[in-house]
Amino acid sequence: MSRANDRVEALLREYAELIAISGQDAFKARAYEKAARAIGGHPVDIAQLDAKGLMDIPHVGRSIADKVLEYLRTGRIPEVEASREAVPAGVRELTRIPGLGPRKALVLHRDLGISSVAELEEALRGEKLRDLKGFGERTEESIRHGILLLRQAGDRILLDAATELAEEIVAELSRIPGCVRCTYAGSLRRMRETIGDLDVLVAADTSEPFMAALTALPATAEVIAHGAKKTSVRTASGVQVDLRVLPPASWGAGLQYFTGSKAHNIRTRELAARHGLKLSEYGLFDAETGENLASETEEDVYARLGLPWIPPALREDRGEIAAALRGELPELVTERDIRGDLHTHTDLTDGLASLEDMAAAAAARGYAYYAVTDHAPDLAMQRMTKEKALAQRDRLRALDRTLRGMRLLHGTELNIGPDGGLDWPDDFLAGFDLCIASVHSHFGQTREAMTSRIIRACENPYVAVLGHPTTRRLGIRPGVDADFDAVFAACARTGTALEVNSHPERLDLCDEDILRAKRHGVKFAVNTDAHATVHLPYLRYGVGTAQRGWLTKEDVVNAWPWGRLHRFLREKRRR
DNA sequence: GCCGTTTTCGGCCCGACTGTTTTCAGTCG
Repeated sequence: MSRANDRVEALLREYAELIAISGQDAFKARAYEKAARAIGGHPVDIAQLDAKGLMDIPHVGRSIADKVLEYLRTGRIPEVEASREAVPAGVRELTRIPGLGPRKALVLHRDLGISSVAELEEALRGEKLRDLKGFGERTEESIRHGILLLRQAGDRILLDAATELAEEIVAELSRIPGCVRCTYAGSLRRMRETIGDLDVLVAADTSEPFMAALTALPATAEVIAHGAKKTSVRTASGVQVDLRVLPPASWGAGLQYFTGSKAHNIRTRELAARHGLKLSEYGLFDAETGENLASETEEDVYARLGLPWIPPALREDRGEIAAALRGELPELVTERDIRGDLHTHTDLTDGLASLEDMAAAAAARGYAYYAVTDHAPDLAMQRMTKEKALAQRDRLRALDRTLRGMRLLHGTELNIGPDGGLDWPDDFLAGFDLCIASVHSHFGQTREAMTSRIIRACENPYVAVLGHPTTRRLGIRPGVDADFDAVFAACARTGTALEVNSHPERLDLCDEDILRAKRHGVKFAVNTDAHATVHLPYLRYGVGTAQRGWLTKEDVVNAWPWGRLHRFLREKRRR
C-alpha cells in the first residue's frame, strides 16, 4: 500500500473540505488542511510514530494526533465518517469545479437540493441559479465553463498515483510462486502524463493464482471480468486494472504489444507485414509457415524487424520507427544523468522542510549540485524580504562548506508580473547563483500581453530558467494562452533554459511542447519544484516527460557537470 | 484546530480578482 502519510493526508484533506462545505469555522478547515499537507510532506513514516512524535509535526496538535492514532489502529477516523454522512459525496464533488468553492456548494445544496454535478447542470439549464443570493448570470456562465474544464480532466489519474498503484500490484503478484516475470505496460510504461487504466503483465505457466490474487487485492472494489487470460478489476478510487498472464516464451511480444501505443503498434505490424511476417501479442511469426521467429524479449522482436529496441517513451508514432531504421534514435536522458535539482523550496517560504533537511535529502540522492529557490516578495503571501533572502544565503554558504561532494546554489523563484517585471532590481538579482522566473497569477491576459510579458522576463540577464512555462495544472486549469513559438525562440536567443517541471500535477512543459521547443534550439532544466523532501523523487516523472520529448543529456543543463552549467549561467548574464 | 505566549485566548500567509453588491463575499494562489 501507499505510505500511511499519504492516506492520512487524503483523509484530513477530505475532512477539511467537509468542514468547509458544512459551513463550520473556516479556520478549523484551514488547520486540517495545513496538518494534511505537513503530514503528506513529512519524511518519517507516521506509522512509526507515537503521539509525541506526531505532535512534533508542525500543525499537528493533540486532536489531530489522536485522530491519526485512531486511523493507524483501526483504519478509520470516526469523525470523518460522521461528516461524510452529513454531506452527500456529490456536494463535495461540486467543489472540484474550478471557480466553485465550499460556500457556493453549500448554498446550492441547501437552497436547491443539488448534490451532484449532473443535478447542477440540470439547474443551470433551467437558469435556476441566478436567483440565489450571491449568484448571477455571470456566475452561471463561470460554473458552466468550470464544468467543461472538469470534464476535460476526465477519469484519468495522475502519474504518481498510477505509478504507486502499479508498483504495489506488481510487488504483490511477483511474490506468487510460479511468477517468472511481472511488470506494468501501457501508457504508464510510456510515461504519459495521465493514465486511463493500468495494464499489468505476468509471465507464468498457469494464470489462475494471479487472476485470483488480483481480485482479492485490498485495493480491488469490483471485478469487471475474470478469465484465464485476462482479468479486469476496478479499484476503490475508480481505476481499472487489466491483468494479462502470458506464457514465458511470449513475454517480449506481449510486453511490446501491451505497451503500445496503438499507433506505434500499427506501424510495427505494417513493417512486419512488409517483411512477410505477422506480429501479435504472442510473437513475431512467419506469415506463411506460422513459425515463431521472435517472442521472448522485446529486443528480439524489434531486432527481427530490423530495428533497435525503442524506448517506451518514444512509442507514440512520432517518427520513432523511421528514426530507428536510420539508426538515429536519440540517446534519451535518464534519471541517473541528472546531476542536480535547480528548483526547490524550503520552509522559509511555502516549503515544508528546512534548508538543512532539503540539502541532506538532495545529497542522499547523490547530486553534484542543488539549488534552493524560495519565492520572492511579489508572491505577497510568502512574505519574503531582501533581508530574509540574504540571511538564507549566509546559512546556505555556511552549510555548503560542511558538505562533501555536493555544491549548494542560492537561487530564487521570481514572479513574472503582469507586465513582465520581476520582484527585485537587477543589482540584487546579481547576488543569486541562479534565478528562475515563473508566472503565478493574471492567467487571463490576452495572448499578446502574455507573450510579451514572458519574453520580457526571459530577456532579463539574470533569469536562467523559465519555470513551469505554461503554468497548467492537470485537471485543474489549462495553460495560459501565449505564442509559445515566440517564447521558445526568445529563450533560444537569450540563453534561457525552459523548465520541465516534474510535479505530477504540472509536467510543464509537456512532451509536445518540448518537441516544439527543441526545434528552436533551446536548452532545458528538469526540476522537481519540491516543497518537501519526499517530493525530490518526482524527478522520475519529469525525466519521463523529457524522454517523451526526445531529450538527450546534451539538451538538459542539469545533466551537465557543474563547470559547464556554470558557464551556461555566466554566458546568459554576459549577453 | 493549532499556535504562541503578551501562559489562556486571539489570531490564523496576504492580496487580487470577480461578481454581486452599493460595501462585501467567495475563490484563488
